[in-house]
Amino acid sequence: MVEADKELTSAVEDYLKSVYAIEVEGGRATTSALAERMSVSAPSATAMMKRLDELGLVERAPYHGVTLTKKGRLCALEVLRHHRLLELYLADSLGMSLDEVHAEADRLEHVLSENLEARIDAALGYPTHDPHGDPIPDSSLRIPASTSRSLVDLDLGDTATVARVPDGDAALLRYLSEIAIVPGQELELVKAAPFGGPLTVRTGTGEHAIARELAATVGIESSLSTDA
Amino acid sequence: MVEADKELTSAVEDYLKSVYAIEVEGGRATTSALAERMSVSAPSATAMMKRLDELGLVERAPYHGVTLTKKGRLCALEVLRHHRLLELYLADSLGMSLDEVHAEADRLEHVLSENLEARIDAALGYPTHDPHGDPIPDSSLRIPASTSRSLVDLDLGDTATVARVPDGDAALLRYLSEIAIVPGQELELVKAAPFGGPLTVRTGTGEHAIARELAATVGIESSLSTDA
DNA sequence: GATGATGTTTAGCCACTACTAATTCCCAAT
DNA sequence: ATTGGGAATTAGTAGTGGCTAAACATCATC
Repeated sequence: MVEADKELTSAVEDYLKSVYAIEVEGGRATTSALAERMSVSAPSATAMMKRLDELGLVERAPYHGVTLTKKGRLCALEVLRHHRLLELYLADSLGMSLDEVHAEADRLEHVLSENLEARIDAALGYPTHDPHGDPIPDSSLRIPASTSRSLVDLDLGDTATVARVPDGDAALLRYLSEIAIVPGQELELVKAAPFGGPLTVRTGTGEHAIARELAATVGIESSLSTDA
Repeated sequence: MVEADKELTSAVEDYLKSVYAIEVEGGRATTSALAERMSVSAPSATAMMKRLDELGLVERAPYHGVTLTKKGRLCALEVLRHHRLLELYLADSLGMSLDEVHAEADRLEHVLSENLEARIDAALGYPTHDPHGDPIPDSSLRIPASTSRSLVDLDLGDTATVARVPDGDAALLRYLSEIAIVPGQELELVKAAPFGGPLTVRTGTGEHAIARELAATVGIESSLSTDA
């Protein structure tokens, strides 16, 4: 804690988000992985990782990628909290659709004051999950464990409730919304093609075949209580 | 219309706001006026005015200041619309106080999509004035004429309704709120010290003497109809 | 009409964030 | 143990937006 917390630029925050996301997915945050995710060239990613290292936000091993420091992880979680609170607020309070909220939140997240963050949090009743089903870090930046089961874990005939859909791809989210695969909706696995083929699910809008890789990104929880 | 509308940076938008504000106040947008208002050095202001000129946003006469082009005025009005819609939304829908909304809106205004702007506009019922009483440009960027009478135009014993308070100075707004000089409140002029001295007004919280220069920035309208 | 105060611009600099081209490193395969 | 290919880094450049110091216009005053 030698230095006071300086304001981070939007670019720094965006890179931190990417490093965090890669770590959560279990990968090592390499230059190429970062560059890919941020849609920048490899040298740009290298330069930024040097800066993050100097800022004490990551631990950098040249040629071997970076890992978040405690400080870096907290900054990433703060931005993630902003992002997910905003997504939920835009969806619930302003009626934006699932596929629109991500891009908007991506810009707003960097200019949200702590004051406004707290007001939004309160207005939403201190929510724990965003509209895609992803967990929202609380005000102490603790984050609930996310659902571990996905659509591919269902057996034929099983029913479940959608708990999470992947964020960030607007076209994909529009498609999933069309076929009623959105958090809270019930569905049933009715067919599973062999050899890694598509899964067919029955939703409120009928039966739909979706690729197995896509199904793996759809989180579910058991439809335990249909009753109150 | 040679070039497509490129995205303007936040800095460009901020300078446009300042040029607009200076023009509305009837002044010429000189380098020093801009530098003062933006809290930057004179050379920084000169450099930016060159850029705005190249972008076709202002007409620049070296050593004599700039004037907004039609395109520049529309950009300024667009940002102003964002700013004032946000101020009203933050105050009305999220309970922020009059002195807090300006700083927050100053950051959010640059990252508001047209989609979100429209949703906020609708949620507020297509308002015409922000919480400080300043007019909000409509979706075609037409702006209602603002109140022309101020507190200094009152005669002794007159009552009026506060229509506008100056935006941007949080400490001043906290003070005005304390003494109940906020848009919508009634007041009466009870004393006017000679030789440009302070005016004393009776508000909901008692009698308060305020400097004549401050009084000149408080817009009023006649309290015509106290009845329904 | 010359002059000097004031305001404006130029010159040269720095930080941030991106890029391409060229180089260097690492590791796996021979 | 060497080598080749892919990944990462360095080198050099560009645009944005800020700064100080120095040079230059403008205009009111004499």
